[in-house]
Amino acid sequence: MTLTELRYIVAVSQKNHFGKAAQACFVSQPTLSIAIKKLEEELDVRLFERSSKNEIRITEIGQQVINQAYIVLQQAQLLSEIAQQGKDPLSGQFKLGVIYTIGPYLLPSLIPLLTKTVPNLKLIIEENFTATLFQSLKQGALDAIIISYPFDEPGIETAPLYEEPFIVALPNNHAWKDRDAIPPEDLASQDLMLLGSGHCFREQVIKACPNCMSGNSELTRTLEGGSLETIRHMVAAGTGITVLPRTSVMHDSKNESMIDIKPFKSPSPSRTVAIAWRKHYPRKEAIFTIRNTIQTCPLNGVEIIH
Amino acid sequence: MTLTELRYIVAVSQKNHFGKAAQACFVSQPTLSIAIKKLEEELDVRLFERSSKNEIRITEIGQQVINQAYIVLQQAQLLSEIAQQGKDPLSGQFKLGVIYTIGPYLLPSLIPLLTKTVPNLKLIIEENFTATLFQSLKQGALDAIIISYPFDEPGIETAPLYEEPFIVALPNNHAWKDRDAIPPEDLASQDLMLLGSGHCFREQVIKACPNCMSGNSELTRTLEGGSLETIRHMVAAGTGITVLPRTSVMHDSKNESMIDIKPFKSPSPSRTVAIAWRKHYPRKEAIFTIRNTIQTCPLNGVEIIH
DNA sequence: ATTATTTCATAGATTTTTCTGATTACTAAA
DNA sequence: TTTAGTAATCAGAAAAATCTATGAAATAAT
Repeated sequence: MTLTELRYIVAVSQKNHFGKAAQACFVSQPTLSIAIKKLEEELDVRLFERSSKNEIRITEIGQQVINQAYIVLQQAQLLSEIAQQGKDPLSGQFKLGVIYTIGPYLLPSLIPLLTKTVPNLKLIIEENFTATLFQSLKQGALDAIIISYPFDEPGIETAPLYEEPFIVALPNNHAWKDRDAIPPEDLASQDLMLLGSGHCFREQVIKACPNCMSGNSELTRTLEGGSLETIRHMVAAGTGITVLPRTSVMHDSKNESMIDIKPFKSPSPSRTVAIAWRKHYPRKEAIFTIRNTIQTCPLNGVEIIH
Repeated sequence: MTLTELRYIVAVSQKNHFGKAAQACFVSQPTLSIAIKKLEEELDVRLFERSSKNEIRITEIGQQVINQAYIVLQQAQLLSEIAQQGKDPLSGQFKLGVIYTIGPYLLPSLIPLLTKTVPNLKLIIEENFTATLFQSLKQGALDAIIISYPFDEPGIETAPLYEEPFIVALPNNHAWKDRDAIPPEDLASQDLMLLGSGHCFREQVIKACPNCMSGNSELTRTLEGGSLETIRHMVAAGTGITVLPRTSVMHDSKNESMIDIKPFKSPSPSRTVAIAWRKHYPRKEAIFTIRNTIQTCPLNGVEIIH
C-alpha cells in the first residue's frame, strides 16, 4: 500500500473516470490503472467495477476503503502541516539550564527580553549545579545551559557570553571600608565565606585568591546548602566577608547599605560566563538568538564577548 | 512522503538506533538513513539529532511528527483490515430488484432461505416494473434483478431460474368449471382482465392467447394500477376471468374456493423467470448463491432451469 | 453492418527509486 | 594512539514506477 495508490483511488472516486483521474494526478492513465490494480491485488478486493464506455462504479467495499483512504491522506497531510508549523527553530519549547550563581541575576532581565524578541519560544528554566546541568544537557533533557568556563566536554560546544569580574563584599563597618580596590591575596587574612563545593564559583574564587581558605577551619566558612543571597545576608550581619560575581550586585544599590562593595585590584579575577549545547543540536539558531539576547541584557560591569 | 518512510522514523524512535531500526524494518542501514534523510528534506525539518556513538535523540518537532506518523500508519492498517473484512462477496448489502408479478410469490419463501444460507448478506428488496428495475440495475442502484424473459440488454448478463406455466383463473360458477385444460385461443371469447401496460406479464399473455383482447373494449379489461391480487378478487366476484402465473396460486388452495384454477392445454404458455446483473459486477458469487437458493425454493408447478 | 470513438487494460522501453555492500568520517573509550 | 561503534556517503545492481504505444471491449454513428 502506498500513499500514491490511495491518492489514485480517491481521484478515481471523485472523477468516476480513470483517464480524468490520471490527469488530475498528473500521471498517465496506464500508470493509474496499474497502481490501482496493484492495490486491489494487495488488498484482494475489487474496489471499482469497470465497464468501458459507461462510468466507473465503486463497489460497496470500495467505498469503505476509499473513505478510509481519505482519512489516511488527511492524517498524512496533517503530518506535513505539523512539520511545517514546527519548522521555525524559534518556536516550541526551549529548555534552558542556568547555574545557581547566574540564574537569579541574569534571568529577571533575560526572560522579559526573550518573550518579547521570540514570543513563540516557550522557555523552560532549570537552575542547578554545573555538573547536574551538564548531565541533563547530554541526555537531551535540556537544550542549552549557561555555565561558567572552564567547561570543555566532548560532544558539547560552547560560546562565551561575557566576562564577569568578581567583587568583594564587606560589612559596612569593616576595616577595609575606605580602600579603593582589594588585591586578591589580601583575602587570606579574612573570614571568607563561600558556597558549597557543588558551585563552580567556589572553586574559581579559591583559585583566584591564594590561601584565602587557609585561616580558619574550612568547614566554618563554607555554607554547604546556601546561596549567594544567604551569604550576602551573613556579610550584612558581620559574620565575615565574601566574594561575589559582579552581576549579583545591583549597580546603584542604595538599599544594600549594610554591605560595602569593593572591586578587586586590577587585573580583577573574573569568570567567563558561557552558553553550551550539544554539538549536533538542530536548533542552533535558537541558541544564537538566546546568546544575542543575553548580550543585550543590562548587566552590571560585565564585558560582552562577541 | 511515503508510508515506508513513516515506518522507518517510527522504528528509529522505538530503537533509538539507526542500525537496529533498519534491522527491524528488514532493510540495510544506508537504506533507512537515506529514506529518513529524504523525509527530513521533504519536510524541511530535522527529526533526529544524530551523534555517533551515543544514542539518537528525537527533536521536539520530530516527536510530534512521529506521533502523527503513528496515527497515519494506524489508519493505513485499519484500511487493510476494512478491506480484509469486506472481502467476502457474500457479506454486505445486496440490493435485489424483483418484478411485481414475481415478488409477492417468490420472496416469502426466498428471504428466509437466504437469511439462513448467507446470513452476512444484508438483503434490500425493491419491487417494480421491468423497465424501472433495469434502469436501477444499469445505474448501479441494484445489484441484481429478477425478471422474465425476453430480456436482452447490452452490458447485462442473465441466467434463467425456472420456467413458469400460466394458468386460467375462473369464477367457481363459470361455464368452463368442468373442463380439464383450456386451449389458449379459447380465451378470445371471454371477459379477460389483465394488468396495466407496465407489466411484462400482460404482454406475454396477450402474445400467448391469440385475439384475447379482441372482444370488449380493451380499457374495460385492463386494470392500469392494479395487481394480480386485485384481479384475483375481481375474478372471485365474477367480473371476468384472468390468466395468472403458476406461482401466484397456492398448490392446495382450499381457501380460494371462489376461484377455479385451470391449466392451459399442453403446450401451456409460460414465462422464463431469470436473474440479471451487470456484466462486470464483481460479486458474481453472490449472484450465483442467490440463484441456487431461488431454485431450492418450494415453488408450485415450475420447472427449474439449471 | 461497418466504422469511429471512448475507455480501460496490456506490453515493452525507459527512467526513477530503492537497495545493498563497501567505504568513509566521526566520536568516544581503552 | 588505537580500537570500536555509529551514521553518512558512494557506486553499482535490483526493483519499481512511469511513459508511449497498442489492444480489446463496448457503444454510438454512419
